[in-house]
Parts: sequence; structure tokens; C-alpha cells
Amino acid sequence: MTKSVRVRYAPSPTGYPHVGNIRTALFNWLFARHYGGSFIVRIEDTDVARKVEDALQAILDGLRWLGMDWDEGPEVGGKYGPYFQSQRLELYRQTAERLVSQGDAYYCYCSLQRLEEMRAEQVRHKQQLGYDRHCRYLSDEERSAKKKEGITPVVRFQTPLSGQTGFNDLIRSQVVFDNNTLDDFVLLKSDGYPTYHLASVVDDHLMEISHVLRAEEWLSSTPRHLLMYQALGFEPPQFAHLPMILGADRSKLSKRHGASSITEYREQGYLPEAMVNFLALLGWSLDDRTEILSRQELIDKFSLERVSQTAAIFNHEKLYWMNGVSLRELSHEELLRKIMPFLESGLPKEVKRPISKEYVSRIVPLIRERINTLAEAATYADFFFLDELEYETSMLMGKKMTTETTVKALKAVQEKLSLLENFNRDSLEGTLRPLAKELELNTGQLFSPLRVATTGRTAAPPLFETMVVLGKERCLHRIMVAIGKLLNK
RNA sequence: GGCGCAUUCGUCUAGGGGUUGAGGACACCUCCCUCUCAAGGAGGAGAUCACCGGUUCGAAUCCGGUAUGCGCUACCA
Repeated sequence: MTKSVRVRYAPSPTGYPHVGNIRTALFNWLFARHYGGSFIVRIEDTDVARKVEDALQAILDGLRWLGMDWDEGPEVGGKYGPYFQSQRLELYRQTAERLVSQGDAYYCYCSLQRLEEMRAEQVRHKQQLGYDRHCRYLSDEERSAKKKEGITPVVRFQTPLSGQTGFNDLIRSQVVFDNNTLDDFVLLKSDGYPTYHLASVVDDHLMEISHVLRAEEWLSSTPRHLLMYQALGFEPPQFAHLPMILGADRSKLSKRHGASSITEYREQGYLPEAMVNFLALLGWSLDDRTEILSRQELIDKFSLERVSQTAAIFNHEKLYWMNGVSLRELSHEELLRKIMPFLESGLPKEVKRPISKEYVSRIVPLIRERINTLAEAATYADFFFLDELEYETSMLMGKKMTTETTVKALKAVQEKLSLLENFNRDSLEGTLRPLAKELELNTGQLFSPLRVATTGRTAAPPLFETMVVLGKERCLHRIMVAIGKLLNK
């Protein structure tokens, strides 16, 4: 590679950052970092009608959250700016005019209505869809007449009627199109804004983009872009079309497939490192066995040669598993820090705020192997914070236990524990195990009612550790409540 | 309708002419560990490599066709 690597992520602020989009950003970012090149963010805000107000912020926040820093773009600037296409309109207009004057583009005065009718007609007759080139063949008189009518024209590219346009896609190798299957597409809209085709070609050239890594949906547009590069005398970048990410039903991933915006994953307690790891493996692989890779390993190992050619279905379950792995790799301190806000926002409102960090610090070791997302901490560990536990009385009774034997067992525990001086793991175990024997119960038969009594659930962290964190008083109180429930049944 | 891209376990994927009776991961099942649930460990089940032809001594791997899926075919990106 002689030229320095310069790649761009070019989102359109028309919606929240979709995971498919973010995956494209990630591959660009990894590619740039791998080759020590530049990662540029360029905002393609050329669709005024579809613009969404906070989309830009959400996109930038998403990138930052995932640790994808950009060398040029919004908020950081750069010498190829501005990085908002809405601020570069003059450049596109000039280029469009140049193409018109050199005979590679023309003004089109066709009304939206005419275009619509033409299209309907084509569909009806099962003809090839596309602009019929009506205005391409306007005489000078007709042209000036249209001009006099005051119609603001669009500029269309004058696509060659014959020949072929091909290129070597870095992921799909040789791809060829017949020029006669391409229509005269719009370069400049009547509102003065460029279409994607014009803007991206102009900007990629001006910004000296070396490689265009974009989603496969752009593959069919690439010959148009190449024809423009040719007409303009620009050297085209290298192209690589990334496989798409689909939903479980194989259609384009969307809201009905569950969370599709990166923001939602963040809110659900997914970790950026898990997200990056998972997204990297959607369409790329290192070898036949590596699943867990750090950010640095990803940068070191990433290569276009190992990007797959097939669309991938977004597998939520695997992400969920991977998040659990990442979560368990966090240090105690880090996990604690990340869990705090989720507890603050996720615990029932009757729990007093602020939540004590010291207290949570004692809970974290008990739940870290039992949760897969940060948000789950709040639902899994709520009994550590609640005063009143809600559960079915029947849950208190273990295998082959009756109300009587359960009450008897809990009363025995109550008695033993109230006499206990040091309420710690070992003293609890040293007390309760022998007690089971005394009562002629197996450990499960004694521990499971006790677990339900103290936590309100049948699945919880290890009993003794849990009881220690809850404290003697609270445990005794909860056991008393449980006995009461059984007797009032 | 036209054009393009793709097609290996349910899913993500490895493998790109013989060492593959196709490897790994998620999910699923069994067992171990164990006070429950997890985590961890050990196993299991799961793919006629879309189909049909061809090339070859030999094809999941190369070629052609068919089918299916997806994408593009907008004054959206």
C-alpha cells in the first residue's frame, strides 16, 4: 500500500445508529487502526426531509461508547473539512455544473408526477425500471423553453449507453456491469442538495479516501460512482462491500427483530467490549476457534481477506453469552462502578437512594457469575435491598417437606442463629450443616426453605454468603415472616 | 421485469482439490462439581457442504446451469 490509508464512516443522521451501520463503522475503524491510517467521520446530511434531530449526537455517542475514536470529523475538525455535507453544497454544485458543461451530465425538467407515471408504466409492462432519458435529448429550444417556465431542474448524469464498468472488489473480487443496465441517475436535487452518489464521490476524492468499506447494498451503485470518477478524471478509491446483517427471518435487521439501535444495547447493560467483539465476528473471523478477542487483538489481526461474503443473522443469544464473558473479565472495582448506575435506575422505587456503594461491593462477588448484563443486577439482586419479600408460601416447602416439617426446620434455624455470636460464612455453615443432621433432613431440605425465606426465591447466590451480606437481624426477621406465612396458610 | 451478490449444523463461522467419516462457538441435551441458580469441566445430539451436470484418479473446495435468498433499480442514504 503506497498511499496512506484513509477510510471514512459516513452515517446519515436520519435515525439512531443501527447495529449494521455500527458494524460498518467498526470495520472501517479496525482497518484504519490496523494500518496506522486515518479514520474519518463524515456526516451525510443531504436528506433534509428525513433528518432526525438527535440522531447525530446518538451516532457520535455510540462511536465514543464503543471506543471508536475518529481522527477527523465532527467535534475534532481536520484539514479536509468541513465534515458535514450540508456545509459543502457549493462544492457539489460546482462539480455538477462542470459535468454539465463537459457533456457528462444534463439538466432534467421532468416533474415528479411524470416520473411517477413513467415508473408505473414500466412496472405494468414489466420493463426495465429507470429514468427514460427524456431530457437527455431535449433540443436547445425545448431546453430554453423549460427554463423560461421557471422549473428548477435536477442534474442527471449522462450514463454511457454501451460498454461495461467493472472493478475489483476487495471482498468479492471482479464485479462487472453492463452500462446499459444503468439509468441516468440524479446528481443534484432541485433543492440544491446533492444525492449520495454525487456527494460521496466528490468528498471521497477531496478527502483523499483510499478505501471505501461500505455495506453490500452499495455494490450495485458502484459502477455509477466509477463512471463519475472517470468523467471527473479522479482516481477512484478501492472498494470493499461488507456483508449485510439480517434479522432472524433473513430480512434486513429492523426494530421488530428486537433492539437494533446501539443505544438500546447500552441501556440494557451490554458492555462496549462485548459489543465490539461480537460485531467484529459478524462477517469476520480470525480462525476456526477464536471467539473472544480484545480490542487490541482485533486491531492487530483484522484484515479484509478474512471478511466473509455472506450476509449474517444477528444472533442475540450469542451476544448475551459474550456479554457475560466480558462482564466476568472485569475487575471487581470496574464491575462495581458499572453496576451502580443500573442499580440506581433499575431497583424498585421503594428502595432508598442513593444506593450504598460499600454494600453493593459486597453483593457484586455473589452475582457476577449469575448475570449476563448490567441491567440484570437490579432484577437479580433486588432482595438485598427490599424490606418486604414477595413470594408464594408454597415455595418454602422443599422436597418431601410438609408445612409442619418446614416450620419446625425454620424454627430450629431461628433458634440456632439467634444464639450465634459471629455471623459469618464459616459459623453459619458450621451451625447449619450439623442442624440438618440433627433434624434428620438432608442439606437441601433445610437450605431450600431457608433460601426462600431469606431471598424470596428458589434460585439465588450461595446461601451462607448471601445471609452474611443480609446480616443476622434481617435474616432472623425474614425467617420469622416465613414462619408466619406458613402458619397462616 | 432487469442487473448484481450470495448459498457449509437452528445461528455465527473454519476449511478454498486428497491429512475432513467437515473443525470451533452460541443455543439444546447428559454427566461432574454442588445448599439452589450460575460459572467451570467432560461428553452428546445436530451439516446428504442448496440442487443438477461437468472438469479430475479424486470436489464442500474449480467450471456451468437451475433454484432460493438478499440487495439495487428514489429529486433516500
